[in-house]
Amino acid sequence: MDVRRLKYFIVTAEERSISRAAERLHITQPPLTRHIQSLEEELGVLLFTRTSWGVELTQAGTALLKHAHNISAHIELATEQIRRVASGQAGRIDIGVFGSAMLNIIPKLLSAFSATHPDVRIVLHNTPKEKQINALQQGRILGAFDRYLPELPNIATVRVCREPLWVALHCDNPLSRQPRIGIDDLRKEPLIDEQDPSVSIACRELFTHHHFEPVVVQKAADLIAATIMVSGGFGSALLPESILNLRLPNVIYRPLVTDIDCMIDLHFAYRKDEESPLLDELLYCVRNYRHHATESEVANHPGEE
Amino acid sequence: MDVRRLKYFIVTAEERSISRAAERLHITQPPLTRHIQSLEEELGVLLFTRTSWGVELTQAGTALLKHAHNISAHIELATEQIRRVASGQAGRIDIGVFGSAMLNIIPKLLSAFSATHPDVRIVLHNTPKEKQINALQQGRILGAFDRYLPELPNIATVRVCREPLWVALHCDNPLSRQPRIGIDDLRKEPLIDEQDPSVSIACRELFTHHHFEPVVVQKAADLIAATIMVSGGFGSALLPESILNLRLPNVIYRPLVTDIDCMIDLHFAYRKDEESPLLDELLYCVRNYRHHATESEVANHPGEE
DNA sequence: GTTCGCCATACCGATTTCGTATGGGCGAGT
DNA sequence: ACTCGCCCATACGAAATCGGTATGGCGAAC
Repeated sequence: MDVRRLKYFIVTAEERSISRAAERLHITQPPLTRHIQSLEEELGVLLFTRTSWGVELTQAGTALLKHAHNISAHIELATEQIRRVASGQAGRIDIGVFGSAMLNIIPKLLSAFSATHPDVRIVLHNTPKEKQINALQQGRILGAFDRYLPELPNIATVRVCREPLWVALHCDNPLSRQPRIGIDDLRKEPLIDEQDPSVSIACRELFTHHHFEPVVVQKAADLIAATIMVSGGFGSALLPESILNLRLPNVIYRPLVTDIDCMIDLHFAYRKDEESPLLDELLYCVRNYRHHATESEVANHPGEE
Repeated sequence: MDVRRLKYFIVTAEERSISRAAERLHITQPPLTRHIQSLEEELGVLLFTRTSWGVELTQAGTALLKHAHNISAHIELATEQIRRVASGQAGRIDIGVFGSAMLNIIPKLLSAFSATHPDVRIVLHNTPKEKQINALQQGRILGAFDRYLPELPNIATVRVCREPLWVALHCDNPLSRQPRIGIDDLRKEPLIDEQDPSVSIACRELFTHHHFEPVVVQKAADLIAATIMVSGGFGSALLPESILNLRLPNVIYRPLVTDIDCMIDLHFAYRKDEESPLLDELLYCVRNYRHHATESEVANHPGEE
């Protein structure tokens, strides 16, 4: 059963005449006659009764006509959707994220992507970093957002944004009275470090540059855990600016002023050999993204005026 | 887009290998490779990624696979239904009935037909007899049940059943005390005739045979109207046995005993040139129908013991 | 009775489709 | 490292299919 024959049949049924249908289909009458015949033969059913003025649908033909419209429409819909999937306008996209990346641009970036790609389903995989690299290399996810990533031969990265460091302070801490924190203010301050190297590597550089050893009182699993500890009064923490999106009781954020340029990066990682058009679409979206949001985040923070 | 190609695609996707799929499809590998290629070309989309151990669906291929199953199933369902329609196992059947025929075997016959042909929709057209003959000749109905039909060149009839005559009496009529009525009991009896010739022709023969002119006090449109008049006390009426199915207050039915064989027939009429398989099915059902029901109807009639 | 329109058939060239044979690429096993 | 096996892709000839023109049969209309 060829769909072309089905369309020939539909036109013939509409015209109630093989000759006129052939005209509409831009072919001559004999081939169309044979198409109808072979369709009838294939189904083992008479579809038309031949009259002196043309043809007329039998009951079986009427039944076929109803289905033919549906089937034809169904196929066209399917081809349309497949083309959309192939061009990256529809489908499913699996993305890994880790901890604090969720506080950053992820929601904005992905909702921007969703707006231009409404038929793409985005599935986030919020798992530990090692698992994510595995998943990425095995193709279980298409890409991942992470702050720090080791160099890997088949993985490429693009920087999504850079953020300055802020200090999270408990409200009882006298430093929270200052509008901004200098690096020397932290010399005796009990600090909360995080296990993930994303921020701590940057901090370590900073401290060695200013020649002092920080007083680390806790180790947190990720940035969010670190902030919760600040809220509990265990100490202060150095965090990227996007932490302002996380509001916790008794926590006050203050910008960190440093001599050297000390910024925290967020990267998007993907396989170099991946050919999915969805990746192209997503990369295009990532590259064109500007991290405008920070200003409003700062403005909305109650501790800042 | 050929459906055969769609099935080839489905098998290939299931086997994740063109070679194995070709084996399952009883063709060799190169044609199948080309089928996949031309399908991809037709859609303008890569459906499989070729690996060293076989092929793997792309996202577009996965999307097609979902639709392919539906489309294939849809087509098979359609062909199945079309074959059923063509063989008279499904479809629609338009039948004309007239007045009292509805009291007779119609419900039983048609429900018997429905039981063996559950997918045939039966549409009854309860219209005056002249309109029915028109509708029958113009093909708007497939057949008609009527008691009396004029001879027409292109119309064939089969007798569905024969019924004896009964007399409908008002309960106050002294004749209703008798278990049965003789023809001579009706000589002075006021009678209700019906306009439709179905019964009255038979009655007229009966009366001429017994040499008397009946006392006709009313003319009813059909048998049901005649019975209603009996119920109203306007007189008595001669009616076919199936009228026992119609229960009206104050009406008592008694069998009519005659010298000559006087039976009322019910016919099924159809076009001689009609080729619909549904007609064949219906005719088969009509011919095999035995009018067993009358005995139980008589037994259930309260006036009889 | 003639003509006209329609469907069906016959036949022919172009295209497509299937088969066999073969080449290239990758992984496994020796 | 090399061979072998397996897979997909391609080349090419035979068969089938599809589209065209020419023509015949049939019924309706004039």
